[in-house]
Amino acid sequence: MSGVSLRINPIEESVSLKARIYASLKQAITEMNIYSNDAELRLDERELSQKFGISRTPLREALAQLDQEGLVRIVPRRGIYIVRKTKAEILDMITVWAALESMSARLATKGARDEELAVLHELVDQFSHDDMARRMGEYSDANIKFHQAIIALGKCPLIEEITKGLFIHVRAIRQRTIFEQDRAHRSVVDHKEIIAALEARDTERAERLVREHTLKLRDHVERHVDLD
Amino acid sequence: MSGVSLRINPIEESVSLKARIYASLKQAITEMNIYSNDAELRLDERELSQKFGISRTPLREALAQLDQEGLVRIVPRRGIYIVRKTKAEILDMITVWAALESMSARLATKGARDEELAVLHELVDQFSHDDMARRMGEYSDANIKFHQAIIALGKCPLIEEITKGLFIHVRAIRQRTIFEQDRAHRSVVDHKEIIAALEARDTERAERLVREHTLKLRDHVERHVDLD
DNA sequence: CGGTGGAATCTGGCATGCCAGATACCTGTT
DNA sequence: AACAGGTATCTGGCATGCCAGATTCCACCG
Repeated sequence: MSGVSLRINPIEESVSLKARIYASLKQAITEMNIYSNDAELRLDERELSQKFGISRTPLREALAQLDQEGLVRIVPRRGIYIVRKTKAEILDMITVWAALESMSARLATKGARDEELAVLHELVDQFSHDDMARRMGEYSDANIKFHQAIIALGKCPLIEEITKGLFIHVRAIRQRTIFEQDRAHRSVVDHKEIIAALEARDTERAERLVREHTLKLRDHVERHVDLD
Repeated sequence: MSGVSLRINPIEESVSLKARIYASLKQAITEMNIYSNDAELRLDERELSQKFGISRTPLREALAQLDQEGLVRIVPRRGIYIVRKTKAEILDMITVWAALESMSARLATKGARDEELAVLHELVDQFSHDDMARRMGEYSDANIKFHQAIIALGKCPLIEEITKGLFIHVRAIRQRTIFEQDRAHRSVVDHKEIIAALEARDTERAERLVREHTLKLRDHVERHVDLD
């Protein structure tokens, strides 16, 4: 046998137009600051299909999927609108998030190995220093990654899938969330306690800490974020 | 002003074909025993469109929605298949259900009025007698209604929506779940304890009881139900 | 000047037809 | 009889065009 194996190229798996349009639109909507006052929230089927250079059929299928997912709303004979979530809906999402992430923490205390838990340190320890004020943006990203990491450690694919959908919407209002330095500090403290509970395999405590931490965010949004 | 107001009939809001096809297919698939060995799991776009008397376009949109929802799987140039959930997926669903229902119980201890909690009694007390053996079928229905009632009392629409999607799949394997009389008895005992905790406004206990009760079902399915 | 009627236009819903990938079947060769 | 090659056929993806509900705008009338 030759030492040089045939390098098969990953066969250009021709993804359907629908799937590509869907991904493109989803990213565009997600990255758009829809809570800005001058945001254009109306979409036009024909205009978009021309912009993408395709017909309306696959575009419509992509839009229908976004509609079901709650990112846009298709109103018959009226138009297609990017949805702004109401405050109540955002709060509900955070509640679901709390329920699922705390369950993930519970599962992680039982099913994750020590090496796996170690990745959490990397996402928190870099912010132990007092340069946090200058790095609020980075912290915001690391914050989300920390929570996603806990969910991943629960090793329940369905929970990962559901929360991924929630993060999209919650991220959208993150820009409106005023991250006071004080809050960030307390957040880091919370995170360290959570890691400690996970490593100690203290199931009940890990669940409780995660739940309370997320519900704290819920309260914060409820009191200090103004939507609608 | 006249004391007799004009009684406007709710204008027959013509629902789109897509929506009607979707509902029809969903019900058909849900009610079908897809875990039977001789179940026909393949669908044909053209055949269905003829059977419904419509064109393929709205049918395709309905199928795409069912695909996203996980009820069917569309494979390009191969066919459309009704999906059988794997055992692992069913277990994951029950896990998510446990997380969300226990959160609902937590919320219910804080946000539900006493009169609202009272409805739970009706769903359980009728099975206190010892004629349960003959009424396993009814019990199975009342069981699901009990859990849905708790979720409703949590008053979080998003949780209701997510769990409604889960129930569809979990119900499908209910037929394969052997409800031994013993299990049903213990289930009723659990339910009564849950009601008591809710009425006592004991948040932590209510959450724990609901979670443990549902995870008990998870263990039962894991050990005694054979899929795949 | 205000209000009404209607026509032009905009928008999503749906039907129809063609296309390419994939499969199944059939035929001819060895 | 076994296999290779090609062809008919099946299936979902996509383009195109028409339709009806809804809106907008303007002319006409009181």
